[in-house]
Amino acid sequence: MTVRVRYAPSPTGLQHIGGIRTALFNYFFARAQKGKFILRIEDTDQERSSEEALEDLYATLEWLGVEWDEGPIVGGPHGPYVQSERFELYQEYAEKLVSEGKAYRCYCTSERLEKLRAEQIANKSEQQGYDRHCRDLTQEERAALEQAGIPSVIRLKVPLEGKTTFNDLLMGPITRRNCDISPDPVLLKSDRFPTYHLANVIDDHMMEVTHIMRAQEWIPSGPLHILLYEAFGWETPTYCHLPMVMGSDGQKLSKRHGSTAVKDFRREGYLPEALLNYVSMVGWSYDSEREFFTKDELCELFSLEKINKSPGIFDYKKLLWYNGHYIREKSDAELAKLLIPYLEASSFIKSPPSQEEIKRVNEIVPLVKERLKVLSDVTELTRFLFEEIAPPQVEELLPKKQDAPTTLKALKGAYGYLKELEVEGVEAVEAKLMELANTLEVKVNGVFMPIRVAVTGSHVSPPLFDSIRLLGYEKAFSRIERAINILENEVHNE
RNA sequence: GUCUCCAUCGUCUAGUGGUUAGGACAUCGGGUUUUCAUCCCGGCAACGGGGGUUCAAUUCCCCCUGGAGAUGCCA
Repeated sequence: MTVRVRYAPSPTGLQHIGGIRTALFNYFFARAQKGKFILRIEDTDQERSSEEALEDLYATLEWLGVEWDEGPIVGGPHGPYVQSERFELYQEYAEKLVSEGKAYRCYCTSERLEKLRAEQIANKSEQQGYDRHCRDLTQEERAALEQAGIPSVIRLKVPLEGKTTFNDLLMGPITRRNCDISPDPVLLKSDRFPTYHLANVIDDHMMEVTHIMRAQEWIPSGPLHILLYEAFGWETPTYCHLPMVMGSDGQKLSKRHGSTAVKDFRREGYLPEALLNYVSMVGWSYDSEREFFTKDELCELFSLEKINKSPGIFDYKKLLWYNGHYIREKSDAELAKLLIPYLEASSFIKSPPSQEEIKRVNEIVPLVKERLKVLSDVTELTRFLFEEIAPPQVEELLPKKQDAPTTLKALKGAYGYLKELEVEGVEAVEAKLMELANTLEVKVNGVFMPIRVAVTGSHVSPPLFDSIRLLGYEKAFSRIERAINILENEVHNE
């Protein structure tokens, strides 16, 4: 039997870390087993589903390089793969359960249910949830309510006694007494759309899904779904509940922990390789040695046995580390292409950039490559090359434990040598600056730092000679002259 | 409240009935370097508690504790 798995998101928000982790595990499992990966859109919540969310889903999967074998856009033998387009099917199956006495119509208003719930919470009642008010209405009562045109929902008649068990691939057997299962959950809402429980079971069966891999938050409704399969007389699929992804405080990962939308990570300049690799390591590991995996490698090596049981905390710092690694792995040409949009957004270069600008970006790449954690870091790292910098403060120009007169001497002396840079070459000038430091009896840094601050406006920058070259000698020299003036003023005023 | 699940360094994890409990991130220290970063070397750091089973438990069982999730006409 070939493996068939699915990712079935509801398009009610941007794709987030937890969602794509589930998508990825399903996808890797399908590929590793030479099975099929199905995408299904669960848009049964008419209120919250949005076109924007759907577009975000497609964009995210494409960015990650996750392609589906069956689903919207590509089609397949069990379509449609969008639940709102399968509307009639759910009516049919829900009615079937009603006519067989396995489900019933409930006429309770949401006001009544809300009041009921509020009371249960206030009384700390042992019985939480629906009170099965409509479960045993007589024929006459039902007829009267129908006559009066009272809207209804369809609820599952959960057995009052006995217990239900399903076998989870990871957890082992999970059992719940039927009286503990959600009391008669709604299957068909008053707008006639199915709830998750109904649609999910029908579709997984119709689409011949063999393994249901979803987050552990679904464990409690596992037995309920089994009841549904049994009510329909269908064979149950294999379940595998994936460990959840948590925030740093151990709670379910959410916006308050930081970015969770894939879109946000993408905008900040995370690479799909890095996000995919890191996310896959939360809840799964290959062995104790290996931490880097490409998508193709995971498609080959992924296995259910190595999934962890316990929830994992999403570590933003480790993701950053992965991202830096993958940035450094890029060729200069590839990285330049990735960086250009960020430089455009900062108005450092035109959009689209000129040939000259592209050439310059290519020269900049090797200087910033090993300094980038995310692509957007390029802005602050290279700002001094594209924009005028504020005149440095005296304190900024002074290296640690070095006074203004000495620093002025160093900078002036250095400037004399730097002037010859184009003719003499980097090595010769470098040697002379070292010698200068020696003569002035200061550390090498005592000569280099003032130049760096003068040229880049910061103590932190790409390598100095490269920075000067890329900035252009004229501009660099005028910035040094300005710094010399600042120091001279300082020295004379004392 | 009730139900279900989980439990190795701060974090992600490897692992075994007998190990100096291994790796990675983070952190700290050192080296390379004109700064930062990269890179290299090293340090700190874990089997939640209590009972069993056993010659021996981090490992198997039970209880407790702690954490999480579910308890919707959301998924």
